[in-house]
Amino acid sequence: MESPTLDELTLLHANVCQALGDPKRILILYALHEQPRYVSLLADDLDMPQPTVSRHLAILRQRALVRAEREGTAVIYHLADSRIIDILNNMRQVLRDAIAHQTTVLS
Amino acid sequence: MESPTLDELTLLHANVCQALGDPKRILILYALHEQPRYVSLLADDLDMPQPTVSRHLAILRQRALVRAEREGTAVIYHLADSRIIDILNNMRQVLRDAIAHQTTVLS
DNA sequence: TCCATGTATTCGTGTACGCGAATACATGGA
DNA sequence: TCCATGTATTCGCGTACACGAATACATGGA
Repeated sequence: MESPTLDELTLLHANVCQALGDPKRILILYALHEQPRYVSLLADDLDMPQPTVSRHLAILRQRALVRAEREGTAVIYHLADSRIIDILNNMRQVLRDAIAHQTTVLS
Repeated sequence: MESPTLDELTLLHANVCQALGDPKRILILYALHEQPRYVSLLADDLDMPQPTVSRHLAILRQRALVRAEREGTAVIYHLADSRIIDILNNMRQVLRDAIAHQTTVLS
Protein backbone atom coordinates (compact mmCIF):
# COMPACT_ATOMS: atom_id res chain seq x y z
CA MET A 1 0.00 0.00 0.00
CA GLU A 2 1.10 3.49 -0.86
CA SER A 3 -0.69 6.59 0.28
CA PRO A 4 -4.35 5.73 0.91
CA THR A 5 -5.69 9.02 -0.43
CA LEU A 6 -8.27 8.83 -3.22
CA ASP A 7 -10.07 6.10 -1.39
CA GLU A 8 -12.75 3.89 -2.87
CA LEU A 9 -15.66 5.98 -1.69
CA THR A 10 -14.24 9.13 -3.21
CA LEU A 11 -13.82 7.33 -6.51
CA LEU A 12 -17.43 6.16 -6.46
CA HIS A 13 -18.45 9.64 -5.46
CA ALA A 14 -16.63 11.08 -8.44
CA ASN A 15 -18.18 8.48 -10.71
CA VAL A 16 -21.63 9.51 -9.62
CA CYS A 17 -20.86 13.19 -10.10
CA GLN A 18 -19.41 12.48 -13.47
CA ALA A 19 -22.60 10.70 -14.46
CA LEU A 20 -24.46 13.90 -13.62
CA GLY A 21 -22.04 15.92 -15.70
CA ASP A 22 -23.89 15.60 -18.97
CA PRO A 23 -26.84 17.83 -19.88
CA LYS A 24 -28.81 15.05 -21.51
CA ARG A 25 -28.49 12.85 -18.47
CA ILE A 26 -29.70 15.67 -16.27
CA LEU A 27 -32.75 16.06 -18.47
CA ILE A 28 -33.32 12.31 -18.33
CA LEU A 29 -33.20 12.30 -14.55
CA TYR A 30 -35.67 15.17 -14.28
CA ALA A 31 -37.94 13.47 -16.77
CA LEU A 32 -37.87 10.20 -14.87
CA HIS A 33 -38.63 12.00 -11.67
CA GLU A 34 -41.68 13.57 -13.20
CA GLN A 35 -42.79 10.17 -14.45
CA PRO A 36 -41.13 6.76 -14.89
CA ARG A 37 -41.01 5.85 -18.55
CA TYR A 38 -39.74 3.27 -20.93
CA VAL A 39 -36.86 4.02 -23.21
CA SER A 40 -38.61 4.86 -26.45
CA LEU A 41 -41.12 7.12 -24.81
CA LEU A 42 -38.30 8.92 -23.04
CA ALA A 43 -36.51 9.24 -26.35
CA ASP A 44 -39.63 10.70 -27.93
CA ASP A 45 -40.34 13.10 -25.09
CA LEU A 46 -36.78 14.37 -24.94
CA ASP A 47 -36.31 14.32 -28.68
CA MET A 48 -33.22 12.15 -28.60
CA PRO A 49 -32.44 9.02 -30.60
CA GLN A 50 -33.32 5.80 -28.80
CA PRO A 51 -29.74 4.42 -28.78
CA THR A 52 -28.50 7.65 -27.26
CA VAL A 53 -31.04 7.45 -24.47
CA SER A 54 -30.27 3.80 -23.94
CA ARG A 55 -26.57 4.49 -23.60
CA HIS A 56 -27.14 7.29 -21.13
CA LEU A 57 -29.50 5.11 -19.13
CA ALA A 58 -26.88 2.39 -18.99
CA ILE A 59 -24.45 4.84 -17.45
CA LEU A 60 -27.01 6.07 -14.94
CA ARG A 61 -27.94 2.49 -14.10
CA GLN A 62 -24.31 1.54 -13.57
CA ARG A 63 -23.96 4.40 -11.10
CA ALA A 64 -27.13 3.32 -9.32
CA LEU A 65 -28.96 6.52 -10.17
CA VAL A 66 -31.82 4.84 -12.01
CA ARG A 67 -33.32 1.39 -11.95
CA ALA A 68 -34.71 -0.72 -14.75
CA GLU A 69 -37.75 -2.94 -14.63
CA ARG A 70 -38.89 -5.09 -17.50
CA GLU A 71 -42.51 -5.02 -18.50
CA GLY A 72 -43.09 -7.13 -21.56
CA THR A 73 -40.72 -6.07 -24.23
CA ALA A 74 -40.36 -2.63 -22.75
CA VAL A 75 -38.05 -1.61 -19.94
CA ILE A 76 -39.36 0.97 -17.57
CA TYR A 77 -36.80 3.19 -15.94
CA HIS A 78 -37.33 5.09 -12.75
CA LEU A 79 -35.21 7.10 -10.39
CA ALA A 80 -33.36 4.99 -7.87
CA ASP A 81 -33.67 7.64 -5.19
CA SER A 82 -35.69 10.83 -5.34
CA ARG A 83 -33.10 12.59 -3.21
CA ILE A 84 -31.08 12.81 -6.38
CA ILE A 85 -33.51 15.42 -7.60
CA ASP A 86 -33.22 17.34 -4.36
CA ILE A 87 -29.49 17.35 -4.83
CA LEU A 88 -29.78 18.54 -8.41
CA ASN A 89 -32.19 21.25 -7.36
CA ASN A 90 -29.83 22.38 -4.63
CA MET A 91 -27.00 22.57 -7.10
CA ARG A 92 -29.15 24.58 -9.45
CA GLN A 93 -29.94 27.01 -6.68
CA VAL A 94 -26.29 27.43 -5.76
CA LEU A 95 -25.57 27.96 -9.41
CA ARG A 96 -28.29 30.55 -9.75
CA ASP A 97 -26.99 32.39 -6.72
CA ALA A 98 -23.50 32.30 -8.13
CA ILE A 99 -24.72 33.80 -11.36
CA ALA A 100 -26.64 36.45 -9.46
CA HIS A 101 -23.94 37.47 -7.00
CA GLN A 102 -20.74 37.15 -8.87
CA THR A 103 -20.88 38.62 -12.29
CA THR A 104 -18.75 36.17 -14.20
CA VAL A 105 -19.71 32.56 -14.59
CA LEU A 106 -18.44 31.32 -17.86
CA SER A 107 -19.00 28.12 -19.71
CA MET B 1 -34.31 28.32 -33.22
CA GLU B 2 -34.86 24.61 -33.14
CA SER B 3 -36.06 22.69 -30.12
CA PRO B 4 -35.21 24.64 -27.00
CA THR B 5 -34.24 21.61 -24.92
CA LEU B 6 -30.78 21.61 -23.38
CA ASP B 7 -31.16 25.18 -22.26
CA GLU B 8 -28.40 27.35 -20.96
CA LEU B 9 -29.02 26.63 -17.30
CA THR B 10 -28.90 22.88 -17.85
CA LEU B 11 -25.59 23.26 -19.63
CA LEU B 12 -24.15 25.27 -16.75
CA HIS B 13 -25.59 22.73 -14.37
CA ALA B 14 -23.85 19.93 -16.24
CA ASN B 15 -20.61 21.89 -16.26
CA VAL B 16 -20.73 22.23 -12.50
CA CYS B 17 -21.47 18.53 -12.05
CA GLN B 18 -18.69 17.64 -14.39
CA ALA B 19 -16.30 19.73 -12.34
CA LEU B 20 -17.27 17.59 -9.36
CA GLY B 21 -16.67 14.43 -11.35
CA ASP B 22 -13.01 14.06 -10.54
CA PRO B 23 -11.79 12.49 -7.31
CA LYS B 24 -8.95 14.94 -6.86
CA ARG B 25 -11.27 17.89 -7.18
CA ILE B 26 -13.58 16.39 -4.60
CA LEU B 27 -10.68 16.05 -2.21
CA ILE B 28 -9.66 19.61 -2.94
CA LEU B 29 -13.14 20.91 -2.15
CA TYR B 30 -13.30 19.03 1.13
CA ALA B 31 -9.85 20.27 2.03
CA LEU B 32 -10.78 23.87 1.29
CA HIS B 33 -13.90 23.54 3.35
CA GLU B 34 -11.90 22.36 6.31
CA GLN B 35 -9.53 25.25 5.85
CA PRO B 36 -8.81 27.79 3.09
CA ARG B 37 -5.30 27.29 1.82
CA TYR B 38 -2.88 28.50 -0.76
CA VAL B 39 -1.95 26.32 -3.66
CA SER B 40 1.36 24.88 -2.52
CA LEU B 41 0.09 24.02 0.91
CA LEU B 42 -2.89 22.31 -0.62
CA ALA B 43 -0.55 20.40 -2.92
CA ASP B 44 1.54 19.34 0.05
CA ASP B 45 -1.43 18.32 2.16
CA LEU B 46 -3.07 16.33 -0.60
CA ASP B 47 0.21 14.97 -1.92
CA MET B 48 -0.32 16.20 -5.45
CA PRO B 49 2.04 18.14 -7.71
CA GLN B 50 1.51 21.87 -7.59
CA PRO B 51 0.68 22.24 -11.31
CA THR B 52 -1.95 19.55 -10.98
CA VAL B 53 -3.59 21.33 -8.08
CA SER B 54 -3.40 24.63 -9.91
CA ARG B 55 -5.09 23.18 -12.97
CA HIS B 56 -7.87 21.66 -10.93
CA LEU B 57 -8.36 24.90 -9.04
CA ALA B 58 -8.64 26.76 -12.32
CA ILE B 59 -11.48 24.47 -13.34
CA LEU B 60 -13.23 24.86 -10.02
CA ARG B 61 -12.78 28.61 -10.19
CA GLN B 62 -14.20 28.73 -13.71
CA ARG B 63 -17.29 26.92 -12.48
CA ALA B 64 -17.60 29.31 -9.54
CA LEU B 65 -17.03 26.57 -6.98
CA VAL B 66 -14.01 28.19 -5.38
CA ARG B 67 -12.68 31.70 -5.15
CA ALA B 68 -9.13 32.97 -5.27
CA GLU B 69 -7.65 35.78 -3.23
CA ARG B 70 -4.12 37.02 -3.59
CA GLU B 71 -2.05 37.49 -0.49
CA GLY B 72 1.46 38.53 -1.38
CA THR B 73 2.87 36.01 -3.78
CA ALA B 74 0.51 33.34 -2.59
CA VAL B 75 -3.07 32.83 -3.72
CA ILE B 76 -5.48 31.63 -1.10
CA TYR B 77 -8.36 29.55 -2.30
CA HIS B 78 -11.58 29.08 -0.43
CA LEU B 79 -14.95 27.55 -1.15
CA ALA B 80 -17.31 29.89 -2.95
CA ASP B 81 -20.32 28.45 -1.15
CA SER B 82 -20.34 26.05 1.75
CA ARG B 83 -23.58 24.53 0.48
CA ILE B 84 -21.40 22.73 -2.03
CA ILE B 85 -20.16 20.57 0.80
CA ASP B 86 -23.69 19.87 1.96
CA ILE B 87 -24.48 18.75 -1.55
CA LEU B 88 -21.44 16.53 -1.71
CA ASN B 89 -22.29 15.04 1.66
CA ASN B 90 -25.83 14.37 0.55
CA MET B 91 -24.57 12.62 -2.53
CA ARG B 92 -22.23 10.56 -0.44
CA GLN B 93 -25.11 9.51 1.75
CA VAL B 94 -27.25 8.52 -1.20
CA LEU B 95 -24.31 6.59 -2.54
CA ARG B 96 -23.75 4.83 0.76
CA ASP B 97 -27.43 3.86 0.92
CA ALA B 98 -27.26 2.57 -2.63
CA ILE B 99 -24.29 0.42 -1.72
CA ALA B 100 -26.06 -0.85 1.36
CA HIS B 101 -29.43 -1.62 -0.21
CA GLN B 102 -28.62 -2.78 -3.66
CA THR B 103 -25.80 -5.20 -3.79
CA THR B 104 -24.13 -4.17 -7.00
CA VAL B 105 -22.59 -0.79 -7.46
CA LEU B 106 -19.68 -1.07 -9.74
CA SER B 107 -17.04 1.38 -10.76
C1' DT C 1 17.19 45.55 -10.75
C1' DC C 2 17.82 40.92 -9.25
C1' DC C 3 16.33 37.16 -6.73
C1' DA C 4 13.22 34.12 -4.12
C1' DT C 5 8.77 32.42 -3.54
C1' DG C 6 4.65 30.95 -5.26
C1' DT C 7 1.34 30.30 -9.13
C1' DA C 8 -0.19 29.46 -13.86
C1' DT C 9 0.53 27.74 -18.47
C1' DT C 10 2.28 25.06 -22.33
C1' DC C 11 3.49 20.76 -24.64
C1' DG C 12 2.97 16.11 -25.88
C1' DT C 13 0.71 11.88 -24.91
C1' DG C 14 -2.58 8.45 -23.63
C1' DT C 15 -7.24 7.71 -22.33
C1' DA C 16 -12.11 8.33 -21.98
C1' DC C 17 -16.30 10.19 -23.69
C1' DG C 18 -20.38 11.20 -26.88
C1' DC C 19 -22.31 10.77 -31.11
C1' DG C 20 -24.75 8.82 -35.59
C1' DA C 21 -25.51 4.83 -38.01
C1' DA C 22 -26.18 0.27 -38.27
C1' DT C 23 -27.18 -3.87 -36.14
C1' DA C 24 -27.74 -7.36 -32.66
C1' DC C 25 -30.55 -8.98 -28.90
C1' DA C 26 -34.79 -9.94 -25.93
C1' DT C 27 -39.57 -10.58 -25.25
C1' DG C 28 -44.19 -11.94 -26.26
C1' DG C 29 -47.93 -12.98 -29.56
C1' DA C 30 -49.88 -15.41 -33.68
C1' DT D 1 -41.34 -20.85 -35.44
C1' DC D 2 -41.81 -16.31 -37.34
C1' DC D 3 -42.70 -11.66 -36.69
C1' DA D 4 -43.31 -7.20 -34.33
C1' DT D 5 -41.99 -4.30 -30.77
C1' DG D 6 -38.71 -2.44 -27.94
C1' DT D 7 -33.93 -2.28 -26.06
C1' DA D 8 -28.93 -2.73 -26.05
C1' DT D 9 -24.53 -2.94 -28.38
C1' DT D 10 -20.92 -2.29 -31.80
C1' DC D 11 -18.11 0.52 -34.93
C1' DG D 12 -15.65 4.50 -36.37
C1' DC D 13 -14.78 9.09 -35.55
C1' DG D 14 -13.89 13.50 -33.50
C1' DT D 15 -13.40 15.84 -29.23
C1' DA D 16 -12.26 16.69 -24.52
C1' DC D 17 -9.83 15.57 -20.45
C1' DA D 18 -5.85 14.45 -17.11
C1' DC D 19 -1.32 13.86 -16.53
C1' DG D 20 4.09 14.62 -15.94
C1' DA D 21 7.55 17.58 -17.13
C1' DA D 22 9.19 21.76 -18.14
C1' DT D 23 8.70 26.50 -18.14
C1' DA D 24 6.68 31.04 -17.99
C1' DC D 25 4.60 34.51 -15.12
C1' DA D 26 3.55 37.45 -10.88
C1' DT D 27 4.66 39.46 -6.57
C1' DG D 28 7.43 41.43 -3.04
C1' DG D 29 11.91 42.13 -0.74
C1' DA D 30 16.93 43.31 -0.68
